[in-house]
Amino acid sequence: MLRVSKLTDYAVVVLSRLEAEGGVQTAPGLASATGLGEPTVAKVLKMLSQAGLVEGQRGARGGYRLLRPLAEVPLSEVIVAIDGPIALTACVDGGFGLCEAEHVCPVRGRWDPVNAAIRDALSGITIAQIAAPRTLGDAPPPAGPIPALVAE
Amino acid sequence: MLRVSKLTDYAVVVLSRLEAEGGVQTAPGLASATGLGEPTVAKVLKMLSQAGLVEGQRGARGGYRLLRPLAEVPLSEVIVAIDGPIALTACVDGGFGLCEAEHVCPVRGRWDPVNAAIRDALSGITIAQIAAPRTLGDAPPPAGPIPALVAE
DNA sequence: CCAATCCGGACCAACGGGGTCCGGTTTGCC
DNA sequence: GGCAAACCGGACCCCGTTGGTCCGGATTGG
Repeated sequence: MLRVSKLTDYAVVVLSRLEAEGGVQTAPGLASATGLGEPTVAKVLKMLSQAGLVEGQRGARGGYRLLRPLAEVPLSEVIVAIDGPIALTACVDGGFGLCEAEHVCPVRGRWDPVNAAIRDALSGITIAQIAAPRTLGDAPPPAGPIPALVAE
Repeated sequence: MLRVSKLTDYAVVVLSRLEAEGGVQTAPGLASATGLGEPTVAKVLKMLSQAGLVEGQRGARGGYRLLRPLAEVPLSEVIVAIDGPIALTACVDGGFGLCEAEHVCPVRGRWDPVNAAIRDALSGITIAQIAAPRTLGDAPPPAGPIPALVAE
């Protein structure tokens, strides 16, 4: 696999929509605009909020707004926000005393350059590059979930 | 997460051991040498065999042997062999008619450059770089499983 | 004061990975 | 010629994580 979680995919969609529309938008509004489930969108927004990518405004007439233009947000940041730190294996970079047999493990610490390479690759791509350049308001009646299905 | 499966990690360990020792080695032998479960090692070897990375020799005195030196095997190949094709999301590159709402999906086909970037990064690293340069025969009595545990 | 909205957490079902096992086939050795 | 060692291919089951939902509480505008 080596795949990111669906939530990350959703996050990109939501962020894209957030920038396309601009201003403050409510979670239910974004949900119906993207065709995703309302609680799911809320969850994604909450995570993005904690990561400092969006800001939530409470109370009536509240909603979420972008804190940075998507062109300044690297993909790696979104992945970290949703999926947690990027580390291909359980043995993360500086982790000691974690692996039960680290003194035996022949690949001890050897995954570090790999992780770094992935991080670099992901840092060089912004959400703006992934999000559709078109305003995506021209799409047919948005109904049904967005990206599902497995490709085996 | 964005992590590779444990099996992939095991594969690297097994391959490393395979090259360190050289020649033909049995699955049980590799299992006890690496400290991994015997059936698990067998499974990994089978997959690597199908991928053309190792060759299995049947019958008594059989075993597995490397088909290429690890310095010529990119990490991406092992990942593909174990985890399947590298595609961060379900919407793979040329896939059409897979996503239920691909005409609505605003990120349609936009993950392609991301996947390509990951593939590039992974193709530039060989197993030899990950596998320990030391012969790893000098390690203390190899007992217990190798790389487990989560890092949250 | 009320309604809309975010916030934080708990909760539950479904999918996939990890690990095991079994029968069959091939091949070297006694 | 038969036996044992080893690979091959598949089926199988258990556990963890992901994904999705829901609820009570806090906050703010009308």
